Amino acid sequence: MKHEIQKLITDALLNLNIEVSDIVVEHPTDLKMGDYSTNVAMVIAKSIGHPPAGGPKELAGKIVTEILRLNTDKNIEHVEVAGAGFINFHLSRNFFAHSVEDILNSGADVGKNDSLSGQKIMVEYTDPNPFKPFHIGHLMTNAIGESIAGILEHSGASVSRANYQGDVGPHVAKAIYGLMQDKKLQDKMSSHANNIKQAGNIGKAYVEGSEAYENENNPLAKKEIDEINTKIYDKSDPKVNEVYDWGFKVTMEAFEDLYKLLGTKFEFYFLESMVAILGIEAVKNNMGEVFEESDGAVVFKAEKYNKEGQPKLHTRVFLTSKGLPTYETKELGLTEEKFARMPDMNLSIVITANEQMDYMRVVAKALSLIHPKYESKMKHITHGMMRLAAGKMSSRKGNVVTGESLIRDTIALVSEKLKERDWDEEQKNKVAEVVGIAALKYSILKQSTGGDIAYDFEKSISFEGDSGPYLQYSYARANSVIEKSQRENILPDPHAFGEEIFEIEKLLYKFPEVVERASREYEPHYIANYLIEVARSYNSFYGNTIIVNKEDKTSGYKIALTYSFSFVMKTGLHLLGIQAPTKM
RNA sequence: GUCCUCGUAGUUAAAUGGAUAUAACUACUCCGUCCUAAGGAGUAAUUGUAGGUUCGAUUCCUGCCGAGGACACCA
Repeated sequence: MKHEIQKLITDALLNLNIEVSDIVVEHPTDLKMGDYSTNVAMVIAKSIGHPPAGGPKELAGKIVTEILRLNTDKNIEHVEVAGAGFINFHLSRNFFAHSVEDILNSGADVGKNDSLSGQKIMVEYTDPNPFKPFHIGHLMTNAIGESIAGILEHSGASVSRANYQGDVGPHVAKAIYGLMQDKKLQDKMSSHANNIKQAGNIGKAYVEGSEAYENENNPLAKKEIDEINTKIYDKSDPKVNEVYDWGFKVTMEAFEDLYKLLGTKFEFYFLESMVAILGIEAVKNNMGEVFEESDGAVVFKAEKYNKEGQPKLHTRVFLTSKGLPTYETKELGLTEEKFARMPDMNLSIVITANEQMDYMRVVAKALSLIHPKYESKMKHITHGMMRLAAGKMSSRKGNVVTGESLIRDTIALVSEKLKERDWDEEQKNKVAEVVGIAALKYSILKQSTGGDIAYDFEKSISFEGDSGPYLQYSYARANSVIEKSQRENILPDPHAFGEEIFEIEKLLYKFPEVVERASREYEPHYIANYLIEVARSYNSFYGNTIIVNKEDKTSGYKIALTYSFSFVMKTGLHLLGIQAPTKM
């Protein structure tokens, strides 16, 4: 439709002997102003000079007259001049009925676009480290990554989900040191307690190990941890190997349990130990060209490549004076490995917290010097930190709030709300999980990815207004309307419309554009904001209309609208990585 | 100190350079209801600061103030 309007404007301008290269057609801010709008009159009024052409408003009037003369499109009902010189287009009853019919026909495919068809994209996200807790940051990265992956798929891309994890290094040594202080370790290792609980203990051991390492009164601990660290690399100590193998398995399996709950399935798992060697090779092969020695270490002096108007780069160490690879070098190796695994990849996306922005820029610069063809194929997306508003959560258990505990506590609160339902336990548990995850994910995805998120535990589970459960609730409600229509035997009918055009219709047809924009900008919050608007509109429609009503000739159309809404909501929620239960 | 990311109602957030800056939470008023009240209909309140570019700036540019982050052998 946008295209047709653009053409109509171009033709009208041509008849008036005005040439404009780029005509902007957009949706007005307010639905009352119409469905499409253009600012051409304001743009060209300046370039052709005010007198004798008159002001933008006068010019807009002339253009509208010409448009009306040319228009044969039945979808355009009304065209008018408004405000400072905007030209607003109102679409017809017919157009909206058609769009409802289209949505009914597309079902779960609603909102798809082909802007990325044929593209192979790898998205790396979550990245929790074995032996360390799954913290809130991982939860954020996971929610954002999963959503972006889904949105890109809905735009036609073939997406691979990847996870990158630090399986070696000082953090592992600290955890193993902490574990080895535990006299009951042997029993724990042979027990079959659930992974998440075991992983929790390993996380605590890591914290203890870190504290011991920092503790100046305990110099022995530091020495011992450093020794364990080398033993992890050379696998010389059977005891360390045993604890390592056990801890690695337990924490990785616990992560899998969480991914299952969160709805993520990774195709690629990259481990630091695997990619480190590749990174070291890349550094050694580019000595003199890209890297140089400095104070015994190997560094990349990125400031040499600073350009006016671009973010400033700085020097970073790639190999320590002991010859060990730093994180930068591993990142280098990781990217090489990704392209080796998928040689025809068009884009490699990495999602991390924004504290890694500056150094990722340096690494990206080094990479694009080594492989110029990678330069346009790497994309780093960053997100802010999650700040917990109230301290209530942490006091509950007397320890740090991890991503895992946040998930569990949220689900527990949803369970409270579901207590009164006369469902069986299994159904209650399933719905509590899905709703709890929705509350968390939505509060992460409703805002643009750049900034920090203030997570208010109490608010997120109040489920009112701007929340994930509100969206799910609207869906469940529509579902129950559909069930009633089936009981009463009224079929959805996109042709049985009356005169009134409902607000919900003016929103539903925009879904594909929203998906396309979210995909282009890698911003899930456009979907979240759109869904809230649609849900609010449907709830208002629901509140003010009796949808299933045998007395009403247009009931079939209202039911068709309900189906359309439910398709859009279900698919939209899916793009946020949120499931839509039919009852709640 | 240098650089990066930010700064919008009391709070949390929206707004491809456009129209009267939009929602939610909170507070207050109303709707016991039918298809799920985890709902609906209302009322009140906002662009850190000083300039600049523009027909038009929350958006772009510069200075200042404020928050967080990164800056050499951690990840």
